[in-house]
Amino acid sequence: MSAVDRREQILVAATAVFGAKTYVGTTTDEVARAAGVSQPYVVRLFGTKEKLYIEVIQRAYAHVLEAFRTALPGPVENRGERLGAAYTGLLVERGMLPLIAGSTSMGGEAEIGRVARDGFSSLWRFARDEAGFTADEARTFFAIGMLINTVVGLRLTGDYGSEVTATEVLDECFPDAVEKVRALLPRADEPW
Amino acid sequence: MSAVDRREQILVAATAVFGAKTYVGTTTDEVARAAGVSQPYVVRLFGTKEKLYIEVIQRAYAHVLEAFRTALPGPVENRGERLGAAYTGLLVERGMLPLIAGSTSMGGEAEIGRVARDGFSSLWRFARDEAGFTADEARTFFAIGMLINTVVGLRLTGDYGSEVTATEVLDECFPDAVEKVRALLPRADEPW
DNA sequence: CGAGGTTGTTATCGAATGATTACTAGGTCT
DNA sequence: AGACCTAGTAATCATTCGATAACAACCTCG
Repeated sequence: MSAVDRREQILVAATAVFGAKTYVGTTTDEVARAAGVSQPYVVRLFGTKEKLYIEVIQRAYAHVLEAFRTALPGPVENRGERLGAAYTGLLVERGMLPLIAGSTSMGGEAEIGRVARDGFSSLWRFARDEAGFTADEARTFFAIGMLINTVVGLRLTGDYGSEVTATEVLDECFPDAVEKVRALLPRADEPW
Repeated sequence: MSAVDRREQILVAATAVFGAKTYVGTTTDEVARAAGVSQPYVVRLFGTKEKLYIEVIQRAYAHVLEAFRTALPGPVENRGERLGAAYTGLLVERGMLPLIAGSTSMGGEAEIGRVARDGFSSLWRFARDEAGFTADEARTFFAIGMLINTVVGLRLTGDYGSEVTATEVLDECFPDAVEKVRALLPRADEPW
């Protein structure tokens, strides 16, 4: 397989694993195994685990931006709904949302933090400059997005139906897409 | 010093360090050093690093709940503002907010995930059952809170004034408390 | 005093894990 | 054919780090 294809394949696998187990909780060996390749090879292709993670979150933020740009055209009235649906639509790529959620608590790491801030900033700039949100509208839009990230990060989906809070929160966050979301998210107890 | 005092002292130190460097990024040795004690001693007092972290986040969520309960009495009109101010007021305890932010991406860990979900759930139950929020109001309230967590987790405060997005987001999240927040939050490049 | 409990330390172990090295198989170009 | 590049692996190293063991100082109580 060509190196570029292999890189993409590893990035996809790494998104799933990093998304499920966070940066520190993930070993390069798990990523390698998920990609069907040897551990030294992922290290050689990406240099270090940190560089791999950086590429993974850069790619993730780029995908979010792309999904937003695709969903933007249309009436202004339901602009927010369209972009929101685009965001949850990213759940089809395994690990994408948990990964982004996890990246928002990495501000303390020098390199990774900078990349995560850049990624978030690119989304905010899109909302303000391209989508035409006011600062207040952007705040509300991103606030809901971050609540969704929290729901995903906490794996509240596993308690849906059996625990009152989780059920309420999920119903509030995904008024008509709860089942879709639940199907796509990793459960708390999901083994990797 | 008595063991209970020492425990509390270590919990305070651990809150700061875990908050600044996340769970995986923190070593028990750093916690010990921050508390002015030897590394094996913190391990012996708490059993494992995981148990230490669990106590730290349980304590953190308990403090949030306590702050909310204290701020609750008063007119219903500005209930949200009071609780919001109580939340940002927790910044005086170093690491508190970044710690909570970080805990929301630990749902994938078996034990820790359960504790984090319980903590979040206790806050949501407070909002619904004690503060009398509707589900919609609770969603909005928590959404803003999670955006604040994100801002804190990403360490956007360090870019305030020099980067457009960070400036806008912070102004939106803390309309009249930006300076207070900036003074209390760890910068991205803060060494530990 | 001396036994025992509490608070703490130094030294060290063992496992996990990111990274490196050295090697191999297969294709390609001259 | 044979030199060379690309894709890949097995084996291994070196470090980090959580945990453990063994020991020391101090207090207290009979």
